[in-house]
Amino acid sequence: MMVPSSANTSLKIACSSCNLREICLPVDLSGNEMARLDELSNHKHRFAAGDYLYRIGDQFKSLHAIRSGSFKTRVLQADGREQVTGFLMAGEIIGLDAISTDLHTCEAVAMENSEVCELPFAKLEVLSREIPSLQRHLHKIMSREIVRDQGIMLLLGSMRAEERLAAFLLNLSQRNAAHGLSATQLKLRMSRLEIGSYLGLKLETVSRAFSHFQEDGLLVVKARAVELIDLPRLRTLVGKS
Amino acid sequence: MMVPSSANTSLKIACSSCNLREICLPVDLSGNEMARLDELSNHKHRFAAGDYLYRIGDQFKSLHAIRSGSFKTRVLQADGREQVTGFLMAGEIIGLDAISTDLHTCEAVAMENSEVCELPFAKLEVLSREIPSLQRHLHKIMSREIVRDQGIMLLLGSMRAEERLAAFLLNLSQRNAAHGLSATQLKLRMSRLEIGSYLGLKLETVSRAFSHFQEDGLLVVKARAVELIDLPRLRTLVGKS
DNA sequence: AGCAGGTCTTGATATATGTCAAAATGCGCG
DNA sequence: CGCGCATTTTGACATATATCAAGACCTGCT
Repeated sequence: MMVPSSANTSLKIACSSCNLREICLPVDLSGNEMARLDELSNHKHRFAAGDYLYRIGDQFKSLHAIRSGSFKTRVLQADGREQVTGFLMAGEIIGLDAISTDLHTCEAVAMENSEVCELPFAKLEVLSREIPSLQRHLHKIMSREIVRDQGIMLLLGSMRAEERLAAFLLNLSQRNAAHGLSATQLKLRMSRLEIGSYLGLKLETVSRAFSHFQEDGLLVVKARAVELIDLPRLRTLVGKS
Repeated sequence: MMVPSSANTSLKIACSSCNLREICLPVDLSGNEMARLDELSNHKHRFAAGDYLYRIGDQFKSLHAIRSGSFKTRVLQADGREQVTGFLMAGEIIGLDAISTDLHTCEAVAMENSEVCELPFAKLEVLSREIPSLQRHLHKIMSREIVRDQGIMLLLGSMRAEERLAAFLLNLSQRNAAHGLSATQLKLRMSRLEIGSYLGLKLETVSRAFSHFQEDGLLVVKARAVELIDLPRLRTLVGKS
């Protein structure tokens, strides 16, 4: 794994006292089990915007829980084309793809200054054998990722450009709200190019869709600051009508 | 779960004597552990073409291993649009999406007469706590599904029609070969409409791509019988150039 | 074997999105 | 604070794929 020098500051930090506990690993544990969980993740790493958390082909050793900031993941084709496969934020677990072959199959790049907790996977497996609720939770995290991916396939395979953007914005809104942030005031961490890659569109198409939404009074957009004005109509747009 | 009457024939069957063992659950087990695994999957169910293995919203209790035949999985949008998310064949595990919420988020339909082994998930979790290599394998199966989904996102998000079809055919070819079948003689189980849904294309586009490939000497197609003539050139088409 | 219904192919045309280009805007850095 | 570069917006045009439509082809059933 590529860990830039700025990331060498590693701090001991306890899951039991983490304010993301309810989002990240919300398992119901006894005091003793919680103490064992604290042994699991003993290191926190820092990343600056543009730093790689891991690259394609890197050896897999640990999952990572995002403590602050955000990352994008992407896969590459031999001819250089890339596809952004996800935008991850605080409380989310990153690196599940690599369990399959012990090698990372996508790469993860910080989109801003970010911190992650390292979760050594071998330890996590031992612990989840001993703590059924942790085992259950690990399974749910992986399954949730599969469900998320299915949703993106639906989006890429059968939605039109504006439907895709609406779905994307509603998803961001919902995740923002889940963190106690505004459901309507969004600060985009990613460029039009990156949004386009994620949604299978060109950046110009993304930009035009934003402009069109604004003309229609669905939102107000100023570069990366977006205010969602009409959530219900955005929802009908994505076919949940 | 919806189990049609024809499926009520359930047979006791042992993993230890199953000829798909190397594909399905290739874990390295002691004799004692193998005996325990045999307790896991005690029932086999039959399905005819068009039967549902499960529907969206069904309660989740078991994963299923496909013993023979094939299934398609699909997700639906409220307005009726559908997206085929996968074509599964013998040895593959189906139902991983439902672990997340204990409800199925996609539906699975048999594409021909098929048999599945039921794997009660609660038992699987107990067993995988006791048998580390089984735990590891379960994790790998789930991660592999995530990797597969990433590949489809890449396909849907950044490949053109003919590249998508080439990638699809090469994937079928490879899986056929993994089962000891021909890598070049393919008998498609799915219609052009279903292929189109999977690849984010209309059936006419799929049909035209087939015709074009045939004109170019890449393959010979006659309805659902496809013979791949030029595998290397098909590979260059999907951008592995 | 022959018919019927579904599936597949092919053609003509429409359209959503991509491409190319230029101007406007925002933002980090000195 | 303002310069300069990257990002975003907008326009004109190109094109890949969708749509609509007709005919051909399988395949299963009587």
